[in-house]
Amino acid sequence: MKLAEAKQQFISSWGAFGTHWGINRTMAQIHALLMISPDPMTQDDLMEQLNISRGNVNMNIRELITWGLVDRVILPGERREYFTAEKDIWKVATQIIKERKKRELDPMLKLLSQLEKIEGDKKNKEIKQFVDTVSSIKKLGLQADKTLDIMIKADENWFLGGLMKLFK
Amino acid sequence: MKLAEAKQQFISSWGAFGTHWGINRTMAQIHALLMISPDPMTQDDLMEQLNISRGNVNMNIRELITWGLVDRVILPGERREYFTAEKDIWKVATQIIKERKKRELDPMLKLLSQLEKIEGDKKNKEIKQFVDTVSSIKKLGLQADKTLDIMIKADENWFLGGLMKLFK
DNA sequence: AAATATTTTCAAAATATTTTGAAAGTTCAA
DNA sequence: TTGAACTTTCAAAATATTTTGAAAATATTT
Repeated sequence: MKLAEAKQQFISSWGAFGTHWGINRTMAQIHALLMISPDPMTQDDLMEQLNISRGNVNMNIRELITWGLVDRVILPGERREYFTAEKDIWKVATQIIKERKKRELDPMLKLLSQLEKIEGDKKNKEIKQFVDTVSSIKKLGLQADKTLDIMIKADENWFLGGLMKLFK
Repeated sequence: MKLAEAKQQFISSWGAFGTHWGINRTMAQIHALLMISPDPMTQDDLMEQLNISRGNVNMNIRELITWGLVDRVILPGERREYFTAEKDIWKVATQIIKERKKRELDPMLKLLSQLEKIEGDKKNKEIKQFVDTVSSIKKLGLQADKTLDIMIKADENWFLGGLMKLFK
């Protein structure tokens, strides 16, 4: 397989996968292209290589920046803005985990805590099942929260090398 | 807060969260309702309580069954089918992990392996960045794959109790 | 086997999301 | 300050996804 074809496949698949984890297709494609590009790119480069409009590039780049996955770069002597993606995949992963935790897990835990405090007779079958479900989800969520915090703090080496030894 | 209101909140939030992890809003709402219901329910119960059409219930129930999150139940002496959700939240989590791994991670790893075998001079900057990116993603993916397999095999108690002790 | 109850299917409608592109906004060099 | 280069915005258009509901299929009872 040639580079050009492989690039296309990578970009298009990363786009498809992105939709499964909270990032839209185009955002993920831009991210993919920037990750495999050794040099920073302009909005025009992205428009051309991905065949998408200027507005689309602009919106999604901005979103990628708020996710902490892409950085604005000013090249000396250049007027236009350039963009570059974090190349260290471990940092990419922890960044995504961090964002999703903030956007999804944290609010969910907050809600579950409220729902646990429901009024009524705990002997009642309906109420019991509700409280049991909510609190077991909360318990699992808190656990996940802690585990993810540890992962976020850990460095790549520890995860890739050390964790697995613990796990046999 | 009263049960009825809490139920509504739980169902609507679970629906919203579902969309973030590969399950659509209605599917997640059906799942939520079945999880907090002590007794199995019919399609008509679901239609009524969630205000959705028969076809919608049917399609999403079927999908929940293929995800292994809901079971068909035949009550003795009853003609209609009833549905019930797995109540053990650890089993729910491992089931979801298992499915997503199969649908997302496994195909991604397969693709990345192919993309690594790209033709061309590894000294070339473009090619080097591409291969580096692809193989580091693959490395992380393989690691995640192993870790998830271990989680899937482990039982709840081990995860909730034991894992955290290892992690300090 | 006919009538009835229940489930499934799927094309069309409704809804939601994404994309476009032109206009408005900004920055910077002359 | 002007104007060219570049960036941002956002309403409308295009696309994609979800939902409906009535008809077809299937299962059960009489």
